Amino acid sequence: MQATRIVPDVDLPRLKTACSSCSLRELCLPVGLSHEEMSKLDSLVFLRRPVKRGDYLFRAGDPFASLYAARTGFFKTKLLLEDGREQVTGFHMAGELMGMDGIGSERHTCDAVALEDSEVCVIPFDRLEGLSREMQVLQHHFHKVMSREIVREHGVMMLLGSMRAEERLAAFLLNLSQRLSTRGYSSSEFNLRMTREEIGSYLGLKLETVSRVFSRFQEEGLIAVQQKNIRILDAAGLRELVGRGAG
Amino acid sequence: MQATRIVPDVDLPRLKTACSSCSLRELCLPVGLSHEEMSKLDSLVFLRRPVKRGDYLFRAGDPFASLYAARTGFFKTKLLLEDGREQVTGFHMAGELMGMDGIGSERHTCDAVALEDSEVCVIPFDRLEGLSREMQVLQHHFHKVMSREIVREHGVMMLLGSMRAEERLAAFLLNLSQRLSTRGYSSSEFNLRMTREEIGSYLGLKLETVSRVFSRFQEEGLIAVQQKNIRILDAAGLRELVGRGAG
DNA sequence: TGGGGGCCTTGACTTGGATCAAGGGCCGGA
DNA sequence: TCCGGCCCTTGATCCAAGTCAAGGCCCCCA
Repeated sequence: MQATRIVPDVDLPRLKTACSSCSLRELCLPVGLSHEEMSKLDSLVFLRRPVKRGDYLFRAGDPFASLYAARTGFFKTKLLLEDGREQVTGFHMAGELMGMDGIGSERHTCDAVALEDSEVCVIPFDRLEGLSREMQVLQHHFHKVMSREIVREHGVMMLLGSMRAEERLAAFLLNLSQRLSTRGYSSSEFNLRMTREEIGSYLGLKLETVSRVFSRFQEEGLIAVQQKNIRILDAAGLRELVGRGAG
Repeated sequence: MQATRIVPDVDLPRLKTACSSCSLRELCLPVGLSHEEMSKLDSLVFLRRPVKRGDYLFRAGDPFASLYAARTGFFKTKLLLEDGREQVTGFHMAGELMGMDGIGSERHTCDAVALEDSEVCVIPFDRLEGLSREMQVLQHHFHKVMSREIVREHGVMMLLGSMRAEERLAAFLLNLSQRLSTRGYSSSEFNLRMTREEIGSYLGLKLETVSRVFSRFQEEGLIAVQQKNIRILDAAGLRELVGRGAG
């Protein structure tokens, strides 16, 4: 297992993040802020931190101090059971916040691992709370972000508790596709950043099942798969598959 | 399906809630507040609202305006798929907050149903945000409550994604037992408020499976079941069962 | 106090996905 | 450019949980 990397020895001033000039500002924390408010946000020292592929952004048990916003790259968060079983609890891409699980207990409760070389903005949580007390818009937006995380997890509970393997995979692909297109990428062709095993862990399936269902989707003309490369050929067909029960 | 009940025709002054004198204050929102701060909380008109067994506290799609703290009684929250499949996303007892799913989209995203005659405190969300801006302790505590909801859901994802039926049931019983004992009830004997079907929906199992696993636990001397009445005879045995994998 | 309906239990059988196993492709480092 | 390791695919078999079915319990209401 690899060690957590801390901010390495690079020229620090360049690492300061300006939310106001960030291309992700419409996806991330500053949504809906005026220019004036945005520059207030800039006044905080939100550091950036690079995280190499395979490195941990934080680990379960680490003291909680900051939230992290993915700037570039791709992460998974996961829980570990004592017996070694692993549950992936989410995949996170640019503009998405990680670490909210740590607020309640002052310690992180899951691991966050970069699935490719990535960069995050470090958001000291006490400062975020301080600014939230001054800026209603920021406060409300942060509450929305947490709420949406709860809603996302409800959706995963629905997947895991009530859906069949094909529905889970279809929902997963549609979700990825939608989030990529929000970020300006193609919604119909992309490269998976995670392995079949990680997808399976997230969806409560074994890697062989993930592989088989991908193959079946391909036979049915819904997608084209080649290793990590996915092309969605029939999004409507996938959508129809989800929530249609066993039928 | 039954209609949502609104505050009925009872004498209103008595319905005002004083957090400072509430027996649940150590479980609910006012945790950690000084007397002074607590009385600030009291100054808000947090109404109480009775909810009869089977009635909806809120429904998916309802406009979001308030959070609800269970004062007495027992609730489930659930999601409905178009095809009728239902996923129970949580069970909620005294002191627990419901409705946080609605903040993100300004609409509730799940249904909350009383499983017995209950009473909730209505917490207008804009006022809660207003007070949070004035009271750091309240702000921080509210963030902790939301964070813990996220962590709880991670736990459910672990259950649903990685555990076998016996482990799920054992974890479920231990969790209920722990929450009841926090509230001053027996941790070893209690009456389930929900049906086998609702337990199954929460745990991603069919009601027959829930019933069979209860019977098996009984044969093994872990619990005594008689319909809704549960006695935990060997909590350590149940604990051992969880997270021990297939072994 | 007797009847009906919801809920629970149990048995027999089925099945979707897990497990076990073998082989192939791709990529990064020597 | 060749090797080794990781990841992916596919086939054969197994099994935990689902499905279908029958009957019993309990409680509420007439």
